[in-house]
Amino acid sequence: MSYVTEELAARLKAAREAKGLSQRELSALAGVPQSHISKIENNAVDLRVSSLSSIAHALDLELMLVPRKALPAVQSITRSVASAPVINAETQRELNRIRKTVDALASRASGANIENLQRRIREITQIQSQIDPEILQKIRRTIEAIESSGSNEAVNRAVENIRSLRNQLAHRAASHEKPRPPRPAYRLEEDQDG
Amino acid sequence: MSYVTEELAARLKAAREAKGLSQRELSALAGVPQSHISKIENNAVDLRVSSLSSIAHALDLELMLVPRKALPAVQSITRSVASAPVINAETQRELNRIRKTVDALASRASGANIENLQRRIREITQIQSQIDPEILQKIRRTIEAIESSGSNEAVNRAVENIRSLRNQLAHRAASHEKPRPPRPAYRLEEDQDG
DNA sequence: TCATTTGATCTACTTTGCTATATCATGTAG
DNA sequence: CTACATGATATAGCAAAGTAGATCAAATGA
Repeated sequence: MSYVTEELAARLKAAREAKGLSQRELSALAGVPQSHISKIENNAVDLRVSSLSSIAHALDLELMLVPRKALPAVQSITRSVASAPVINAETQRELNRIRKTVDALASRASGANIENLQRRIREITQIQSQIDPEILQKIRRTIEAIESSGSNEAVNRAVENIRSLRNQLAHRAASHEKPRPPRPAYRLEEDQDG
Repeated sequence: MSYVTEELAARLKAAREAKGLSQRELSALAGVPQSHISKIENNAVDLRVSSLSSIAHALDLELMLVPRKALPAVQSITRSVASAPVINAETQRELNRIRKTVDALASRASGANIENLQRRIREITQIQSQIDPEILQKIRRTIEAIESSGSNEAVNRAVENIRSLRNQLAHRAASHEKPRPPRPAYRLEEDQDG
């Protein structure tokens, strides 16, 4: 295929892997057959805008037409945002296991606290910084314990557990950051804290 | 069609008109039939990435996947670049006439000074600010005069003429600008002056 | 060792983008 | 009024995207 689609394919694949999704999972999210996603990532098709956009959307990416003049600035920004993809592969896998466990749990038992649990997990998944896999493992054990007990208490305990971890992560991420860029003249996202 | 393609279609059409190109002209540049461009702009097709990219390229646009987080910042930048599209329609048309006249001239007679002339015209076309149509009209008359005389002198006179106009425009554009944004922390384009 | 997951590949079929070409109504210039 | 440029449409045909579904080797997990 062409050079443009080659870059696109690479970016899609990278984004998917960064999110720790399998082709089949992405397939479900984007509504596109796994076989087709495979072809797309291997740059074997000249895909349509609708496909590209639905896949990109599932990966929290947005399709844009940016003026050539603005390219350097835009690239600089997207680079700064896309940085810190340096997440341990093992950590990534552990996060996926957790997510799946929770999803499985949610499919059987529902409730406000379970949704809470899911939300917390999602938060952590998005933090994308170095996390001690051991801690994650403990979290997972806790969640898995819920499946047998099925008690509300267990769920709430897990939620608290995760909430604490999230705070640890946020703190660690802040201290790990570079000594701050000279002056962040543009804002990367609207305030959207809950 | 979908919402995404709708936005794209609108942006493509806007970009084309901002450049003062007809669908047929763009068709030649992008290597896509005029009929197809029409359908695309009317959001009647779910076009392929290759088509989108070739058309975008012809319009000095680049296809990009932007992280959702970076969207506001990127949009802000592209907006600031794409601003000043407020060009008089009459002026636009006059600019097109000039460009065509020069191109026609170039197709018959070639030479260093004619290329110079073309370059100057291109410069002016890109300035995209309010220009007095009367001045442009004079320029065009000058260029048209070349067609009959065919003399080198006439070409050089036109080039000087246009060079002077370009400076006037640059000056006027500078004084028309807002009192400068606080601090341009990002650079919009590499230095590429010749 | 055995089961599951993953990504790649294949088949068969449908849909649709894309091309080439032409026509047409509507402006707009000369 | 005449001629030309513009954008929208139409026809016909080919190529390829897209779908559903299955298979398979390799990696991974239990």
